[in-house]
Amino acid sequence: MLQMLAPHGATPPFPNLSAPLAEVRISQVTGPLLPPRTMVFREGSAGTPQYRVVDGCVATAQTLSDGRRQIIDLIGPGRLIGLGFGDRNRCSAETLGFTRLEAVSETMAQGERDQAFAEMLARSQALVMLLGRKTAPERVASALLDLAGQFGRPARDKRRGAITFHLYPTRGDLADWLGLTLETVSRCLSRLKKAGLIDIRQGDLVTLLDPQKLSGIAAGDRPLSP
Amino acid sequence: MLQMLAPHGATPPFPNLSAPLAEVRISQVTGPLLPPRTMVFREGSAGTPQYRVVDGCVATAQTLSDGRRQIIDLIGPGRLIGLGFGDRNRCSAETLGFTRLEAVSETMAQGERDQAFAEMLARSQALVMLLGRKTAPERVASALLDLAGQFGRPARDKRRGAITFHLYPTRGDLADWLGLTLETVSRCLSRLKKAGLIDIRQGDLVTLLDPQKLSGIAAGDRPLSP
DNA sequence: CGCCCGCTTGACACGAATCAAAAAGCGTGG
DNA sequence: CCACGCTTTTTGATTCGTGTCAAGCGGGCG
Repeated sequence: MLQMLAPHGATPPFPNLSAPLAEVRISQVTGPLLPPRTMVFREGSAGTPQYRVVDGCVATAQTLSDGRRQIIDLIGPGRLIGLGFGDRNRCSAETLGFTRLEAVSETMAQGERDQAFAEMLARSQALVMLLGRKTAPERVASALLDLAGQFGRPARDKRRGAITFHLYPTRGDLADWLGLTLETVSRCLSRLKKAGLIDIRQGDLVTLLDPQKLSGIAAGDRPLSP
Repeated sequence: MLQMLAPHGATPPFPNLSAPLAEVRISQVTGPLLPPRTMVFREGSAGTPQYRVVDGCVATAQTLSDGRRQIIDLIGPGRLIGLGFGDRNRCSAETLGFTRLEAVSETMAQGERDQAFAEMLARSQALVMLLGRKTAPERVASALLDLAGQFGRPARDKRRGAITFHLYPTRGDLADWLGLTLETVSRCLSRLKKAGLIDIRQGDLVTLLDPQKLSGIAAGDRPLSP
């Protein structure tokens, strides 16, 4: 039921919750800190555990038989994973950084469920538009804005509207999310840096210096200089 | 509220239902036959009318500011449109052939709603995988199988497993669904024809001659000869 | 310190887009 | 019934954006 696999198949992170009927007030139990690259559940596995991300980042993904991977969503604090996956998970879920999860009771209020479903659907459909019709720079700009919304510090930069956030996904993760290759993502980030729209320090601390212009690029209204 | 536009801006198809409070047992009223290319609702419009497709085909789509269009889903008999679009529609919906709709009451049983949501999510996520990681021939093969599932006649061909269905979307519609161009879709269909996997008669009657092999191509397990 | 892993950058290849034109449908009307 | 004009589809030639392959670079961690 609770099937979590540490990076290389170690012990489950919530061992005490594996016992049957241990779900009393389970929704308020806060789990331990999961290390990066922990499989929360695997594509095709039975059962649909549901969690809320308290802190950190989780990626849900599907994989084709020949290994091509597509990240379906990147999920930050406050959002749910495992909703609507049916009795067999259609996605695997993996932590991208140190992450704290919180089990969520299966019975939610109808309004809450609908809200959560509608949000997931909206995000999925936005990703469809991105993958179907946007160019590589547009995709990367869109991704950065999405991540800023999910992980952006409320404390903003001195510059007008600048936002800083911790970049959980690697270039490879971004590529698998955006339907690109690692190299193309890297090139687009370099171009955005050169254009003065973003800044990346210490490898994973991103600052959007001009979210306005970035939105223009993301929407296809404004080209990005080569 | 009910805002339907005939192909070139004629009278609304459900004129009698436009009156306020006329929604008594509305869920069991079957509307008239809508002609092809009827806008059922527009992206960004207020209100979220919900319908069930009784017969025919509806496409939900989003459009970028510069006109790039992405079809989010093609919807056949039995399925719902308008669910989870919030108070402002995120999609426009348009009929692709003569189509009969049935209004659906806003209050569905929780299980029914969840079921519908889960199906839409699953389809959207499958489209994400298709757009992010599949090649053009794989996309076209996947699309044909999907359409066969939605529109395939229960009466199957004499050949083992062959399925025939009416192809509602044009090449352009398929392109906008699959993140390709009209020409690429046409070329892929030609290659599938030449490979003996499908047959197209009268322009819009498609027969899948070997769904098995087609599935192999759709999943990326088997290449398609040039 | 030095290995290792993730990232960047460059050269080239390839798949799909674009541009262009011919062919095939299809309804209309003679 | 066939000729006509329009739309959609098919096919071809070429271009362009990403993918692929291959080195370097750099920072973190043992």
